[in-house]
Amino acid sequence: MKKYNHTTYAILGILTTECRSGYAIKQLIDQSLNHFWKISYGQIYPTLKLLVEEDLATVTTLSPELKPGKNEYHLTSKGKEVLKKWLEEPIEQVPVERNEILLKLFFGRHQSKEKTVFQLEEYKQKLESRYATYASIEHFITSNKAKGEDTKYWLFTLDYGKRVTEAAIDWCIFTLEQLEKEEE
Amino acid sequence: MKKYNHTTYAILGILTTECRSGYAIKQLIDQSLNHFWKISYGQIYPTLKLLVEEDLATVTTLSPELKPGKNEYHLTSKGKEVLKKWLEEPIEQVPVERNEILLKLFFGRHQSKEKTVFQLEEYKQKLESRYATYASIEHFITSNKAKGEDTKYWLFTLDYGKRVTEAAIDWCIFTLEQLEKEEE
DNA sequence: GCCCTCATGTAATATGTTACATGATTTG
DNA sequence: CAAATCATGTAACATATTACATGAGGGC
Repeated sequence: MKKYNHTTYAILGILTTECRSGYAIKQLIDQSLNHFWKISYGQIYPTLKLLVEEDLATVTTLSPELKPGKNEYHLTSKGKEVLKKWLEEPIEQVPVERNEILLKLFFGRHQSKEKTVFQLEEYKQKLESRYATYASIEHFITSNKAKGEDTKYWLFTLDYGKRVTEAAIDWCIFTLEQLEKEEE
Repeated sequence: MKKYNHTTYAILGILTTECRSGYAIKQLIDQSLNHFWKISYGQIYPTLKLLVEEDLATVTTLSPELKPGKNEYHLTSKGKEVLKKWLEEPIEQVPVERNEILLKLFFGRHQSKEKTVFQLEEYKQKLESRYATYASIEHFITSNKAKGEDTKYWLFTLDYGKRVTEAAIDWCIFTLEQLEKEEE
């Protein structure tokens, strides 16, 4: 079976939800996959075109009288097949997350302690606001009960985000302590 | 001051260590920055060329009699300046780590529970082996005491890797429990 | 009328990986 | 002397972001 890139599979997956247009896909990504995936319009529209060419989806351009210029995409059975096959494939490797703060810290001895501390504090704040975002999304999902079958899985991914973010915050606190301890 | 990309700053930073050639830079990245950064030769050599063009580094091609074809790079004062300025700049944003396992889990309802469980178990194993790698590097560094000033910062980045990986492992365990609980 | 959101799309650019080509030096 | 490692480099390709262009429709 032909191989596609991750972006293609992501869009294939999103087309199993109620999202049917490029715009709606972008919305979903920015709102729900935001903490572990992002795609720009510059990828979405060409990919949708590819899906149709490859017979993985069909496009319905709505009649100009109704909603001009609006496209609706639906998975074909081949598209669903390709998605399922991809879901089964094992993960090649745990990704190397490029982390700018760690890169800077790695070269930390070329900077004053005060500036390093300032960087870490700022980073910690960003992590905290991210954590708060996850918690509020989680709350929003759990309060709107009886949503679809999908929500269970969506909560799993949110839980991941919360746990990993919390660990990063703890690391910030610990590292800041270590740095300040040396002042004495 | 002119802007460069992250890769350029990473190489600029590495040139403050004893690494003086493209090959040595690649070695250091694969051994020590591995858990939060990676660069291929296809980026390293063109970037080194750029550094020289921009007057951020000098290159010394060793005489053919001694070590033919070997290049030694050294930062210029301008290069050191650019590095320092970058270290001070605040982090734009916490990176969105693209996580394939979360992407697949997000669409988990289109797959049997058994297959999802299998995926997670495999992922957990990879995380565990990664954790072990971090721990052994950490042990290696701490046992070779009295290394440079850099080691303190290197240990901070390793600690980050350990903490975040541990949180991810805990998440795997918890999620697996949740999935199996529903069987009843 | 103006601004905002909805909606689609492309072109230029930036970034990064992979595969390949080449050859010296070291080690068993 | 063969294999592994050291060492540099490029070209083709893959991926992704940004900026731009365009226009409909709704609310103030």
